Amino acid sequence: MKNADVTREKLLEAAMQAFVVQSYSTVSLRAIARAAGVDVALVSRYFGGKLGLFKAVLDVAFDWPEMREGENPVAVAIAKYTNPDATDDHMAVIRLIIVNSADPEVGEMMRDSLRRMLMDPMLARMGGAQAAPQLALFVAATLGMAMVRHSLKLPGVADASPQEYAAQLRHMIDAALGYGDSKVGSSTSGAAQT
Amino acid sequence: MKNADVTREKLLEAAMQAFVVQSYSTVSLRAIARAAGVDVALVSRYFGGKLGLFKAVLDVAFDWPEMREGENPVAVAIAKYTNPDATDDHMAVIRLIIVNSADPEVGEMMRDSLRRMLMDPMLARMGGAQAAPQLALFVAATLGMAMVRHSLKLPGVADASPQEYAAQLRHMIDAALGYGDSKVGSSTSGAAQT
DNA sequence: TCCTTTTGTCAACGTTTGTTGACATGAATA
DNA sequence: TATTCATGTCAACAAACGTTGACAAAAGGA
Repeated sequence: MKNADVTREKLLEAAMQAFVVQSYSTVSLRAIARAAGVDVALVSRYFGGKLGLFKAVLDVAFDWPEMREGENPVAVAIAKYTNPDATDDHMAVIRLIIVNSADPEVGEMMRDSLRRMLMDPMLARMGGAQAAPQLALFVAATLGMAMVRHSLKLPGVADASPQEYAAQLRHMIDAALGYGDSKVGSSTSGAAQT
Repeated sequence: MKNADVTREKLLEAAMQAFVVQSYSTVSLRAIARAAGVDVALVSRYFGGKLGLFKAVLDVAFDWPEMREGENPVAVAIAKYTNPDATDDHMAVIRLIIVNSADPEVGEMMRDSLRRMLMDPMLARMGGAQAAPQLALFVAATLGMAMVRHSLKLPGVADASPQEYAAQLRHMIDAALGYGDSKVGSSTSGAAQT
């Protein structure tokens, strides 16, 4: 059976799984092709090269359908990352950022995509004078917690149950969204809903 | 002039600066040697190879003299990272971790060193039933904030003054160290001092 | 069935990587 | 001064990388 769309999809999926674990520069095209069960040369044919494949992965991971609807993206993000049943798929954006943000070839491009496709729209819908630092602290909490749990594997967080971890993450997010407010101890939904 | 110690030091310094910006696998030995003004072959002579050079960098960065004295290491870490006058040198450990934790060649080794040389001693001196998650959340806050400020450069944190940033970081650290406590709104020094 | 287009396979290319060994040059000792 | 050891220089190596072009095989239309 020959089907270009299937091949493209297999490559894209293998690339997604790879770029979420290792950075762009350290992952070889041959390894991705092997995981996809496809010849290396087809990457150049279908994606124009390694960089094109990475951009395609970025487009998929950074495109949040929830962003186009009426909901508050920050509330969506909170629900997403504090969900105890979060799949690997949900963690894709976070792990992509953690792993690739220091990459010499695609780091800057990826950071720009992050700002343009996710941060700016979120910021636009947030109110209050402290919106910018609050959103940034929210990102810091989400990234930091994911790093400690999945990468560094520190005891107390790495060995926590999904429910425990959700509580820990929510605790830090609450602190982030409460930054600069006169009130003390704001709730999760308090600063997130429209 | 020929002096092996000077050469070793120049290589070590260039390597430190390099591995703090790019991951182990993406930095070439030739680039480090060029920055040090030294021939590439001398890396193998003085450090036994690329891996030996990286381990030497790790030994320097992860060796905190404050850890051997009587002070509480967590309090030391807090003072270090909330200091508005923090030098690049102070940030070395954090940036090393952020940049290299996903590296396929040295990631696991570096994470082990982190746990053994810094986390375990800190944990041993912390009291309370929630010490492990509190320390892990502290690390998450510190790493996440550094990432947002220096790597992702998100507005609200990246453009903050050193004093503002110190306040933001302290806010998140307070939340981390207050996790699981019945009290609400603990102060920085409250959970950190002996 | 014949022809054209799409899709997959394979080998080769030019670079860059870390490492090694031979050789030259400096400093130190007798 | 002559010898010895430490230090620095240089060229070459095998391996792995992304990319390309020629060719084979399958699929679709006439």
